[in-house]
Amino acid sequence: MNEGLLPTIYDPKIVEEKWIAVWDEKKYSSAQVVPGKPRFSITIPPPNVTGELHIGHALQHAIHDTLIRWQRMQGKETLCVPGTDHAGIGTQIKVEAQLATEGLTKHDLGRELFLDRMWEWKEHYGGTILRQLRRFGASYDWDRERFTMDAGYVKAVLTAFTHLYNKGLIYRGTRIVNWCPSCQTAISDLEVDHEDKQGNMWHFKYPLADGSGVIVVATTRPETMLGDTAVAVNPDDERYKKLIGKKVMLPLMNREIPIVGDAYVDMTFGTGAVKVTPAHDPNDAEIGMRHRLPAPIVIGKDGRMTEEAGEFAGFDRYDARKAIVTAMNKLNLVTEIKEHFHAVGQCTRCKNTIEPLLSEQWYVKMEPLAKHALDVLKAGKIAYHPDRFIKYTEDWLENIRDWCISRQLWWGHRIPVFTCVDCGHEFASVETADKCPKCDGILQQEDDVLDTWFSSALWPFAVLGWPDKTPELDYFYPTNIMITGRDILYLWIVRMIYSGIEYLDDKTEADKIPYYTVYVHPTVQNFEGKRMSKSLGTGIDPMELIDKYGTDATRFGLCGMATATQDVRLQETREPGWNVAAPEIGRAFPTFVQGRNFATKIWNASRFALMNLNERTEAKATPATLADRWILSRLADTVKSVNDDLDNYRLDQATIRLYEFFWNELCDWYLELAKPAMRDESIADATRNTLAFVLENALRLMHPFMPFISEEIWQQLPHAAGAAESIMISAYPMPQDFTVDEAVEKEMQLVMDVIVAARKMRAEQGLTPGQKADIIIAVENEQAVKLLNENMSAITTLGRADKVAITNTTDASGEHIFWNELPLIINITRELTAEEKIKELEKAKKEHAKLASDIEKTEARLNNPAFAERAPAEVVAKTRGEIAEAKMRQATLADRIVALS
RNA sequence: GGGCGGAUAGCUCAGUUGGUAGAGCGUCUGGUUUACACCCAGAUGGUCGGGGGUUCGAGUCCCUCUUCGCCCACCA
Repeated sequence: MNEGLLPTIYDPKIVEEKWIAVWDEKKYSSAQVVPGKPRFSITIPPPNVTGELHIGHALQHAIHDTLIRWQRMQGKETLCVPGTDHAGIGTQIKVEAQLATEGLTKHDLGRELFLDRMWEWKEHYGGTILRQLRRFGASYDWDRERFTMDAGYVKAVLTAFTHLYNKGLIYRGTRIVNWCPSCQTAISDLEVDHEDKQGNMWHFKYPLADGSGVIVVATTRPETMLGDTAVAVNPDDERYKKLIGKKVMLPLMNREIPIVGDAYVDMTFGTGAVKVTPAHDPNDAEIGMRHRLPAPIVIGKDGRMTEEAGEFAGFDRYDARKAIVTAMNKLNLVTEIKEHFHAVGQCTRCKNTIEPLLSEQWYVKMEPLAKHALDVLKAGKIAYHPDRFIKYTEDWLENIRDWCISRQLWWGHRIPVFTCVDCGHEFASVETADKCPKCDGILQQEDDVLDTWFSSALWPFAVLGWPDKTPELDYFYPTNIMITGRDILYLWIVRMIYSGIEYLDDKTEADKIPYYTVYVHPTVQNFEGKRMSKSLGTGIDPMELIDKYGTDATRFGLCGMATATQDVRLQETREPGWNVAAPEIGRAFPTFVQGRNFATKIWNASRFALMNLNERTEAKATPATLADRWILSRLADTVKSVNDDLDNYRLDQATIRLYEFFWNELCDWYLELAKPAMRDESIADATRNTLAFVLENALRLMHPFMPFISEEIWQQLPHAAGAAESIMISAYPMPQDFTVDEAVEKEMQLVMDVIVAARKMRAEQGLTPGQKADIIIAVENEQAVKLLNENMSAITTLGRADKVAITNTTDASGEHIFWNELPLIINITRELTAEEKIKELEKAKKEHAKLASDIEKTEARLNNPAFAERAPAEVVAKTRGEIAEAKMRQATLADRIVALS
């Protein structure tokens, strides 16, 4: 007995800490360039430096690491590159907030000192999420950790920018951008959330300049009227077409502006007359261009009214709105105020309302780049799971607009465009230039930095060394798979695709893409179906889960959530002690409870096995009994399904299969049968070997999902000669090394069915486990009799009987089972009390009636001539068999009813 | 306004090429079987959102409606 090998209680914390340290020291997760060797590579989506692990990350990394470990165990050179993203706006907001507590603004420090503060902050707080990932067991190559602003990465970004600039794909343009007055920067269309909000629609009278009347315009943003430079009507609008060419006197500003005809105007909406503010509305800007209208900017970048706003200069935009409505009212120019529900753009980062604003920004011409991505997607070069996201991506690419890449921030990659103060020469350069190459004049670099996504778009190849020609780039690129949530499919995933194709000129056409596969995992929602949000208190800290349930349990639960189609709600239950004020106390998560229970089960089963193995035991398949052969066959089946499921990114199915195998097959049946077998000297050693073999394989099979517990136990088990020193670098069980034996499974099925039937009879008749009752099996088939006799000890032990009698009585009563379509009737020896007889009778009658109706329905189907004609023969035969079985059951029940009456 | 996804047992979800539905949790019954009560044995529980169609046969394919969620879209 080796009772001391595993402690009685599984303590995840101790085990996890121990193995993280060992694996780290041994550098099992470091990958080398080994030309010719099959490899598997992934880059993680770099979380923001400001980030902390949330449940979505946890799901994503559970998937990541499971796939990584699975591939590594298949002997591939396996690389997973971790890293973080500088996250321009988000990080700058944090540091500015920190400065504010000291009463400082970034302008007090100036650009250079401010950036020093940013770096300090990054060094201090930026590593949180990666530390959390290590604790999560992520077997990434920590020596290759990257940051989107480290030296090499900067070079990549500048090279990419310069390349596009020189190719004419980057230009400067003055147009309406999404301006965030709070973040003080332009943002791209993808960084604006549109949310329907309750607002008002004001109808304003604009008097005609010639005093001949008024024209009524509708607006949701009165403050913009100060910048109006026209009123537009539809040229086909009978009400207004005669006014085109006339002028109106813009109230409050006392400026004459023209009435123009423009087909954009929808005659049926509002009043049919639109006030045109070219500097503050994208549509108005276009009308303005068509009619060569001036575009005065009345709302400034700080969200306050500018000098152009006349008497309202200096007002906050919302104060101005109120003041203008009041002023218009005084002039009797407001005809109507209606409540109006409409989409308002808000900044993804800070949730403030976006102000459309005319300003000069840098843009990337997207058409040629989008075409790169469209070509490979349409050609099916990149597999998506689920594949509907291909079309989703294509639709976006086909309607793409140019990408505003300049941000008015300091934290980020400064745009490497230099302009000569003397001769005006402008150029982009990777190296910082100090003199004008044309006239030696003084140069000025752009102040703006690049959109964070411009740099993340280079991630898969930049982290492998691009633009340098590195062995890593040769060997690990393209990466094998990108695992992502669907929220960044446009922002990031597709941008990496066209970027790879645009920049990687050393690769063959087929190998320019950044990955062969995109796996889109579900979104985790809270128990109410809402998105997890920390600020709303609905978020769940994965670290809390790890503390409570253990990392393996958490990972197992998360993998079980990785379904193919739908988003998953994280079920939540409330334990005693829960209250509204502190909802995080006393809440429990059944998904992870299941994982924890499974871990405990694995622990205890292994503890039991280790107690029973001895020094002669080898992890070798040496089957002596039917049960031995059966569990080996079930192992083979499990190996195949788990590998298939992983191949198809169905981690949920894989976890279910592992769970069922380990718990329902290995523990519930095999271990129970192994107990008596290990007491029988003639087969004890064979059983021990088989048990060790199956357990050892099962642990390897589950290691990618539950790395810690599998390693801890595995280390205690006997291994085959030449085994690796860690389960992490052992071979993954593969289908070709195992054989499913269907005949054995069929035989075992009989034994199990008999035992289950006997247990059922016992339970129904109220026997406690301590009370013995002999089993009577009525069967006529010789083969079955032989099998039952061979497995008599299993049946007596698990069926809790002293002995088993096999008869060929045809009129026996009891529980029916069918084996190879032959009936067996199982019963136990026990006289029922009068009361029990009544209960039994009722039950028998009920079941008899149910069978009668089933038989009737099935016969009706069978008697339909079309069924016999058109259905496949085996289906017809199966249906006949069903009827036959039901009738036999019914006949026995009829006998029983008579006997009980 | 357009597109996509979901609606299956009380809850959270599976359901492979159409052959009368599964898991976990919950509920109920019985258990000190020396690995495990984070356990064991057994049971209960579903007209697969509504309607129509194709088919011998539909949770599964087609149409339609209801409803929830997500994405895209310039309606002042």
